[in-house]
Amino acid sequence: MDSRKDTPYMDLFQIIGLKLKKRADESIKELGLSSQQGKVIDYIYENQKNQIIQKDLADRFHLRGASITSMLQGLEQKGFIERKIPANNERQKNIYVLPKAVELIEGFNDSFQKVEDEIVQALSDEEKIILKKLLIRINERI
Amino acid sequence: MDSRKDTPYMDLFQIIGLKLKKRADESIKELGLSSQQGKVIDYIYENQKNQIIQKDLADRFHLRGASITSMLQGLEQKGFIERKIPANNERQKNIYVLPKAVELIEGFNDSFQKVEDEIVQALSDEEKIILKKLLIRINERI
DNA sequence: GTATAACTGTTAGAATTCTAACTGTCAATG
DNA sequence: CATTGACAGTTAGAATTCTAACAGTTATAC
Repeated sequence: MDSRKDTPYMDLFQIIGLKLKKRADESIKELGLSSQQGKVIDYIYENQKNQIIQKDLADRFHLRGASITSMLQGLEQKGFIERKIPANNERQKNIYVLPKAVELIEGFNDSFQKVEDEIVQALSDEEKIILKKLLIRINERI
Repeated sequence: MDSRKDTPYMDLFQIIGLKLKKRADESIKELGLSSQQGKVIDYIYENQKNQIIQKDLADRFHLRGASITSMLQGLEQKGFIERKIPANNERQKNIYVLPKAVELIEGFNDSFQKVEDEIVQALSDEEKIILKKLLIRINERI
């Protein structure tokens, strides 16, 4: 009857996203990192051979350039990463993980995997496939 | 082959949630409110007859008590809501929306509805039903 | 070739949320 | 009823992200 104020999909995505973030943060808190920092370190590790720059991280994580600057300054100060200006383009900075970060990656990926497993725990194999397809389609369209 | 670092569901929920938040924020920016503030005002409006208190908002929106205090102080200063200590329990504060906020509710609910429609635009009726069922189940289990 | 535009990253300052410690009030237990 | 614990809300200070303005570098267009 009141079609005017019903946004169940938006609300569910918002709440599930928030809960997942809190769970992931909790699961790697002992390492002194946030889940976002862990995700970023892992992404750098997996892609550093392709000469990734800060803009790539901003695109992948849907953050502003200024936020990436701030996050990487923190990670650099703590000795997890380093940034080098490449010879062919002085505007850019290539990002690399340092050994101190590499040591942690396997650990927090295990933690993230546990959170991931919790999400789909209540779903059948068929439902998992359907859900992933729908999520991918929604993500492409918005 | 590398089962160790694959968290597509967590990543998709995170990214979709972030995109939705940005779209909703954008859609009501002209009113000088964030989407979170709009959602909270709407929730207060729909529930104020039931004597809701700050703790109810913290539970509904998965925020800490301190965050609710901060948000409501802002909304009160701007004249959108008022808080009254009920006679029967001086620990609590009942929350009510003021006319200045009521005027805006219909407008931002329309905006939120547009974002909602975008989410499911690419889905068939059957897919919408399936998605909602899966999201509700996931939300209940995590 | 030079002027202009686009690109990449940084800074300053605001907004939002968090944790931890705290105040005051109510409930439960002896 | 007095103590003790639970509850509701607040404060202070930290963390993260944002916008807007900016600097320097590279690409484009006359």
